[in-house]
Amino acid sequence: MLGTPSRDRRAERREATRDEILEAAWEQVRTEGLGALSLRDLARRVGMQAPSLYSYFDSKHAIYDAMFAQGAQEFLELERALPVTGNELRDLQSGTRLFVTFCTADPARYQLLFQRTIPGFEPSPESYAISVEALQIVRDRLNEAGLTDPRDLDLLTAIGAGLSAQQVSNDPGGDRWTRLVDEAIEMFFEHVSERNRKGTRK
Amino acid sequence: MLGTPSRDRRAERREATRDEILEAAWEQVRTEGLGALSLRDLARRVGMQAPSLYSYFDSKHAIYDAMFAQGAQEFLELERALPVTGNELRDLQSGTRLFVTFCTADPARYQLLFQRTIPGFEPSPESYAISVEALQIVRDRLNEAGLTDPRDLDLLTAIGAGLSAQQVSNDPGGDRWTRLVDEAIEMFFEHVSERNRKGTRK
DNA sequence: GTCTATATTTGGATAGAC
DNA sequence: GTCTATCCAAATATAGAC
Repeated sequence: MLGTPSRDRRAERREATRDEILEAAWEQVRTEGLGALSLRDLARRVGMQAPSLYSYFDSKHAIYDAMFAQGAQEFLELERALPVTGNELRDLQSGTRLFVTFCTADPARYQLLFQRTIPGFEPSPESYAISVEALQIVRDRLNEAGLTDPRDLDLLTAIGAGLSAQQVSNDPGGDRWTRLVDEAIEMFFEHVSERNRKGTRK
Repeated sequence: MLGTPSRDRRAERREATRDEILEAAWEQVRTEGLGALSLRDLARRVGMQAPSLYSYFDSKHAIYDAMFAQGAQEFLELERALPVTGNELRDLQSGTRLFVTFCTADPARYQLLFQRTIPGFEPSPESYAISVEALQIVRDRLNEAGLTDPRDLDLLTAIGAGLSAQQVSNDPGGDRWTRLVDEAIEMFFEHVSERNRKGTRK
């Protein structure tokens, strides 16, 4: 009898083409805007006719979903690779810098992952789980710094989200808000430290 | 000779119809999403055929622009009406609460005014000027509190934007982030106060 | 797996009668 | 100012040949 091949060359090629399509989709949304993804243009970019895309994705939303998963995966891996020094303030700063840099480096990706802007689209549970896992890393890091109140995490993410949002919307390509990361996190850190020292919370 | 009427009833009616169209447009974007505004549907909502809208607006973008102006005007008037107590911290808190409440009360409006999400649309200079004027009020208020560094304004707006963004994206209709406004502003206020007391800035 | 052809819907916008 | 009729372009998606 014939054995099962250890590599499925067909599946590999299929996966490669999927990636190629997704890469072209990223190019398109970066230049035209996230909401301006069109299957015609996308197909042309990869040298196909539009219907051929349906061999790889069930729908346009499925493409958005795969992009969401890719973006979340990128962020998750960046989070995992972030070196930790043990200096709690410095680590919070570098973590937030990572987040803000990630957001501002690709506004379309930021929009897809962190804003709800495409009518009718929401990520599949599997794709969403990746971003949840990335947030869990931040939560763990915060816990290790002694900040276990869920509200601290919410405040921290709000700071990161706000700096990113302002940077992307009002000074794209600049550093008017990104340069405030270290100060903002110092502000946050001293605030929660002081509160924990007093042992009270309003 | 006939005198010029003191009221132009035709112009008044026209303005009323314009407002009616805009109100229907707001309804549509609130339910379908900001990017899902369609002239056909919009016309049907006001009992017209689509081409008739062109008697009132030159294009779809012109409708978005008028909506932008309306939203900015609403916010400007809310800012102007905000009572000021003289207690700097309390005033900053109520101002930020105003902003976050405004944003979360109508996510589509928030998206139109404060995010860049519609491909190809940007507000006209006249419409944009209204939002600039609103920001100027915040700047003045900050200056009166002794915070004259432009970076302080940027940090403050980032906090407001971040709380709003997180609230809208991750807990729509809830208060998981809006309830953090007072604490966040206290954090901000103590941070800048402390810095000014020391008289240094990194 | 990719194509052509096409269905179907929808979009914004214009022309011209009334 | 509003309508009908229409244009033109684009959209997603499907059917079926090769």
